[in-house]
Amino acid sequence: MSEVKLTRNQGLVFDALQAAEAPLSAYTILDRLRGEGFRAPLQVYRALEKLLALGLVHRLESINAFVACSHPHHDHGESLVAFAICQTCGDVREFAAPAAAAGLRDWAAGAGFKPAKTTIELSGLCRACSAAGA
Amino acid sequence: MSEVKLTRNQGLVFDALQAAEAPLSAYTILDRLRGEGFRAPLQVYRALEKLLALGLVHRLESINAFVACSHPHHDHGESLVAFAICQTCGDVREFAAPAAAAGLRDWAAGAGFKPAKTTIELSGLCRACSAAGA
DNA sequence: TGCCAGACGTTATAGCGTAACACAACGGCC
DNA sequence: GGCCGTTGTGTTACGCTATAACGTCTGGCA
Ligand SMILES: [Zn+2]
Ligand SMILES: [Zn+2]
Ligand SMILES: [Zn+2]
Ligand SMILES: [Zn+2]
Repeated sequence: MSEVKLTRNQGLVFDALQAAEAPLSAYTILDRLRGEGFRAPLQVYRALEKLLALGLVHRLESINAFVACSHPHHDHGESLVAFAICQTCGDVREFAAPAAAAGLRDWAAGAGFKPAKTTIELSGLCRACSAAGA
Repeated sequence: MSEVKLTRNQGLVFDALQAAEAPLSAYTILDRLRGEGFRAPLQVYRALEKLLALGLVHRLESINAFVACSHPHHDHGESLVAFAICQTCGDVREFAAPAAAAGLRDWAAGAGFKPAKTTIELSGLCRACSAAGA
């Protein structure tokens, strides 16, 4: 088992991300935790660094924000994870993308490229906003 | 045909990106064009905005940098483009990812998500650096 | 000629992320 | 318990990334 004990700061940042319904920027997290004694961005970034390493949190490169992992229990090992980000409501859905992962792995094998980290992010409209936006 | 006439600033920024062997940040572009009269970030960002809209330039979200398109003639219409970024030498390869595109399109169709823009970026080691790094 | 959309120049400001330093807390080990 | 390396913390300061807001200028077209 991988029962990791988080420190106070790490736990606070993680809780903030889990409580949020949308991704949060590091500075938004900072503001939400000022009541808990947070004063500087580094406190947030250091906690995020650990949470990212543990796989409990993901970074959304295209919007410079962070989300709690939707399914932190099972490692998303070699089946890459992807994100669908709604440009209207900000909602994010995390999903596995095995077909995409396979295609990219094939290309990498042919090109001799050794991937260390893969980013797949879709920006667009979620079903609800797509219906509402008519 | 889509022979677009670029303005002076747009042309200078595009030339700077084409001349570079690696992606450039907006501020690096600014520094390289100071001799041409560039003084403020906005001059670069405005030119980039247009070049991105024209599809002549791509933005690499994971490293906040920009590259000239490798094959600007044929639109990469519905076959998504992906990037392999070497963490050691900074080299970037742009490639089409039809299998990944299909997989993501399938998921989006099932989830009711309408993608507007898709980001696929692999960070890792290129063949040369992988061999050298032993 | 008059108009207008788009590009341009400038200043200022907002947002994202890290360097550097010193100190405290934890845990293994003897 | 006392030692010591590792990890986390708090704070200040700084650098990089991106946009807001304003006014001006140009080029194309009725
Ligand atoms: Zn996850
Ligand atoms: Zn939505
Ligand atoms: Zn391209
Ligand atoms: Zn390389």
